[in-house]
Amino acid sequence: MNNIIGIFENLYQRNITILPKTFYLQDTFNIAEDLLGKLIVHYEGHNTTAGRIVEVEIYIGKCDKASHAYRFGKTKRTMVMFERGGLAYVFNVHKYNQFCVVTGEKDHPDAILIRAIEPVYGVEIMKNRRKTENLIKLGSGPGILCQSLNITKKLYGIDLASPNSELFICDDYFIFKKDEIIKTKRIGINYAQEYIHVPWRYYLKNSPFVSVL
DNA sequence: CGGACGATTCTCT
DNA sequence: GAGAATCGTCCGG
Repeated sequence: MNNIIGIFENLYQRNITILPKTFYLQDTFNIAEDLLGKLIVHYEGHNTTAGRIVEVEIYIGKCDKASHAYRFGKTKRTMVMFERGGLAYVFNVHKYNQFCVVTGEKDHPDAILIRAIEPVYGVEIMKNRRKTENLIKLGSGPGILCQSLNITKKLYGIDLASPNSELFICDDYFIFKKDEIIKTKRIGINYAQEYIHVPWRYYLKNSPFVSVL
């Protein structure tokens, strides 16, 4: 194997399957459930890091008053959400980066925010980046996980389904039961009126790595 | 070009 | 659990 996926598979010593482009064109709520337990990999040679997704939030472009696509329309920042699913939306809030997976067909600007990961690979590198030994503090928050995985705006628009992308999402056959998915209201969107209380935050029950309990 | 503010985090209490 | 830090975006002049 000569591509980045193959190189990572050797490093990781476990079989993986990259999520294909078609995965990101399904219904956004289904994608959100299926992203839980999957692995985000940032390939950077000796600084490669990876984490398991344990918490996500859904943002529906057409109607959702919390969604950047709904609030601002197509701007330089939000543009990528209007492309086809499978691309990375990296943006800034306060001084921190956050990372979303774009879903749906072109001009269907849904996105799924990755809110928490469990550190899985390159943990020492993550500790150095975050300047802490505490594993919980390597993944429990959308800005925090971007620091750990070194996700910056250089990765804006990158194709998460390409076997040669330095940022991709894959399946490593992590097993959990559907009834371990908890659905609650989203965090930090108190301006979103009737969408404040919709249960569009999904996380894995009993995971110590989620951002807020 | 300036003002307002946020898909947050950290550091106290 | 409250308050400050702090800066990129967006929008109105």
